[in-house]
Amino acid sequence: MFISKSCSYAIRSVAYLSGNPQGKFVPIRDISTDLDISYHFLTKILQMLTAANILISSRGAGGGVALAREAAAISLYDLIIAIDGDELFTGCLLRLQGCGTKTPCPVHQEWDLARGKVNHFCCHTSVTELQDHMLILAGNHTSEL
Amino acid sequence: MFISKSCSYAIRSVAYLSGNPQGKFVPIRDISTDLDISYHFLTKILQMLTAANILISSRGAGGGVALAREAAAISLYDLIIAIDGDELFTGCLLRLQGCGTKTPCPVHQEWDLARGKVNHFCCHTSVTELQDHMLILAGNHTSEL
DNA sequence: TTAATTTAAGATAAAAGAGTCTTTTATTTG
DNA sequence: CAAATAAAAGACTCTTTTATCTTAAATTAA
Repeated sequence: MFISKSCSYAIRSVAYLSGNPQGKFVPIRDISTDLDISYHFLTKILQMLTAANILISSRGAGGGVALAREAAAISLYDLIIAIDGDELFTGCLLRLQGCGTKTPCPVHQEWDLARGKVNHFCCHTSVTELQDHMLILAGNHTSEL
Repeated sequence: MFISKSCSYAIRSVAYLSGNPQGKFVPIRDISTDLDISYHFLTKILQMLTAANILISSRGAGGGVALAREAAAISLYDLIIAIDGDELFTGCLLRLQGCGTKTPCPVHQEWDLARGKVNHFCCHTSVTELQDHMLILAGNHTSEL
């Protein structure tokens, strides 16, 4: 799998939030209910996004989470980095521990080239492209790939 | 992580085998010792490669595993499919269960384009490119990316 | 045929990821 | 201030992946 399940939840949540007026706090409970994601688990994931300054949060009545900036300025790359870290974009394809810039693995250079395409895609795909309505529905269906 | 740890072990093992005369059986014990991978765990992984007709195996004295065909005819793609399955090459980027050809997710089409580069790379990188000596060493070093 | 070798297969355990539950802290409203 | 609301934080459980250990089956050699 390319991204973790947690990361998938984060992406869907942010897409969901982009359907609301910017700056308006939405309770995590609402998101978890509508997207059918465990509330407490989602809370932890969204905390990571808050720590990464992708969301802002507010406690107490009328509180919740909201996008820290406009949806168009939040990329898939930002979300993946915040939840899964940068291994996907910088790590060795073959998971060789000794592989690095000093002692690259046999496919290090060429892999970087191929991965560049993925990298570019993730950087240039913003939350705006992730139509929230579709993402909400998609989570409840069974696979039919 | 792009590939699983098991898959990494499989790739390193096949690269190791490519350094031996083709058709010569090498005991899994030797591979596990030289690559510093748990013997019993590696046995199971290599069984998957045998089941996928990438390796052939022989029990008893003088037995072991060997490449089922020349190294140049075994691609990274073959190995990843055999161990991790095809999710990496066909699954939804966002891990949306409803995403498929019928009801694609918002980024389905474009992701397929970006992934195509990775796909091409994996298909056109054979075990020959994975210099075994380097792979052996790489497993014992600590990360310095 | 007996012993040694080596893959195959099964059970079990440890680690990591995913998910649940409870308590605490902060904020708003009445 | 008191009560309700909602994020933050911690402990705990379940599942999957990774790893270990034991036994069985097959092959070779003496």
